[in-house]
Amino acid sequence: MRTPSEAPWSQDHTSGAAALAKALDLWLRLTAEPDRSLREVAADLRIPASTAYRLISVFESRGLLARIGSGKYAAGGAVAQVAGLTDFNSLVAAMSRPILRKLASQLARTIHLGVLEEDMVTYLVKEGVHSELLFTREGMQLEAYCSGIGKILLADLHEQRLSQYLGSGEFVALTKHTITSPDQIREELETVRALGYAFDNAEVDEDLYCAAVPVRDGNGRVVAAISASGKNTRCDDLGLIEALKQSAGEVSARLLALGAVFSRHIDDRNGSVAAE
Amino acid sequence: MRTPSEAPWSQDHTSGAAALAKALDLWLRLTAEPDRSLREVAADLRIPASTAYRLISVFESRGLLARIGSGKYAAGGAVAQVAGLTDFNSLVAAMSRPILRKLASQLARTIHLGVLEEDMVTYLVKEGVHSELLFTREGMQLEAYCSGIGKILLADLHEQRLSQYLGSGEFVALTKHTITSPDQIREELETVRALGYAFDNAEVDEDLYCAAVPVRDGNGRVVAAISASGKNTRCDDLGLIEALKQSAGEVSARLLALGAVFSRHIDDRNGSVAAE
DNA sequence: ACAGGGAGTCCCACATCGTGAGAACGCCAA
DNA sequence: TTGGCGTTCTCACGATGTGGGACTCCCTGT
Repeated sequence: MRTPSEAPWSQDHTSGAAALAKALDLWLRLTAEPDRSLREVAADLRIPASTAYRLISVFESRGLLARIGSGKYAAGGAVAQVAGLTDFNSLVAAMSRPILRKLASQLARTIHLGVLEEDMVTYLVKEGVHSELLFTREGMQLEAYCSGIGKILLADLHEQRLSQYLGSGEFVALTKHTITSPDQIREELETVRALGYAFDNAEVDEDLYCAAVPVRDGNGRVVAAISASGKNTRCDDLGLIEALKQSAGEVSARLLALGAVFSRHIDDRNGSVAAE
Repeated sequence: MRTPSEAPWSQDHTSGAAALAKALDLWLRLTAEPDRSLREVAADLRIPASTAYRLISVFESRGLLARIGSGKYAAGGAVAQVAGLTDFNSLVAAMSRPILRKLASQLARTIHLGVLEEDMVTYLVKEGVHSELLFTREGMQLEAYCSGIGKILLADLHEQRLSQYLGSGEFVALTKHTITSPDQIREELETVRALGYAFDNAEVDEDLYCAAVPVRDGNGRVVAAISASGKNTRCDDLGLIEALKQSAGEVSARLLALGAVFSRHIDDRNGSVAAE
């Protein structure tokens, strides 16, 4: 408390609690601008680094803030609770949306995030400038075997589960490029697994191309996938793949920080991971 | 700072920031247990009411807390930002889910919350003990004219918009009870508007009954609807309607507190409310 | 009308508590 | 090596938040 003279603290007249106000402002700005370092944000608020770190540690101890990488912070698991985000899907959607929105404008593509539910892909997030051009909708379910996101998600299923899937359905050809034979699908998935990313070259819709990469949890399991789509624009650019992977990593980090409950997805596995 | 001796403050050794920790704990418990009064929660934490109110006002000033009614508090709009809840739908879903979950177990029914999108009902929340018995899914879209939620939402459309809707489509009979004539639908909607609630007596699915009530924004406009459904169980119990209305009011209050952006829904109106 | 109680606000002397400069450590890159 | 960044710790000081209590509304029950 060495700054008695100067104290134009925004527009608060909430006297007798300046310290708390400062702490909250620090937290809000830190979570709002995840790309800036703690020192920078603290400097903006005229908070010495020493004090800032002390404050931060309290937010961390209450689960309101989490470190994701060095010098990077994000909202912690407690905010999900406060916000009422109880189920996995809405948690993923909420946490990934800002990241995907940024990615969408960066790549000038429509970005999707999807999870596997009942052998189908459920789209949780759709972000993009001209996203109305695509027929997809958040909450919509689509077949998994022909979309980029679907391939990523299927590629991480354990063998038993995959065999069941490949044996269960009839795989209709949505376009002339759709892979419909179970053997060919299996082969495609192996390629996807090896590459770490997947393409959809007009297999769902003519002149619709997309690239997809996995979002993994702390154990390396694939819990979701994100894709970049373009109409009449092939997406096999490696720079694009890298950008996707980068964002997927950010989403993973945020989910990890949130301590999200991944148990719902574990039944995809052979039971090697403890089920709920 | 008159309590020098006693200070078994949970399990924090985050020394030098006890005040902040106390403040955050107060906030967390207040948002986690919305039914308890501030004085109660504060007493639990050994915080005198006087101090508690001062702390609270800071959270309020930062938008992290909002008063909903007397002695009732809920997470404020800023948490939605921190949590990354940017769009209206996920905001509504997140904020209403805890309330609807409680309602579902209270009524022993499956509860839905839906909004109107492109003349269809989009289900944002589905909560209930035996919810797997129903064919609905979050994110699913259904025709509006035959469901309870749909009727509520349609009943609030302005005349021009409603005429357009009634004139546009063909209304297929999903069951023998489905109302399919535009004139009869209009009549039904007028009844709904007068009553303030709507029924679906096996109009979507045989032996599926439901009752629905509106969720309104600060201007009284209907922005969503919630319903209680039962298989082979009629839902015209007035106690049930009251419980629904009660929860709808809570959802409304929370949305209001969040300062949610309702502009997306305003184009349903004649322009009497300022558009974004 | 009255009492009772709970929500919410304000005041102010006191001394506890947070503050913040600075030193220090590990790491990475130039 | 130097410099910068992220992070943690210490410590003396005094500005800061504290909290008891009085007070005002606005209920609700009698």
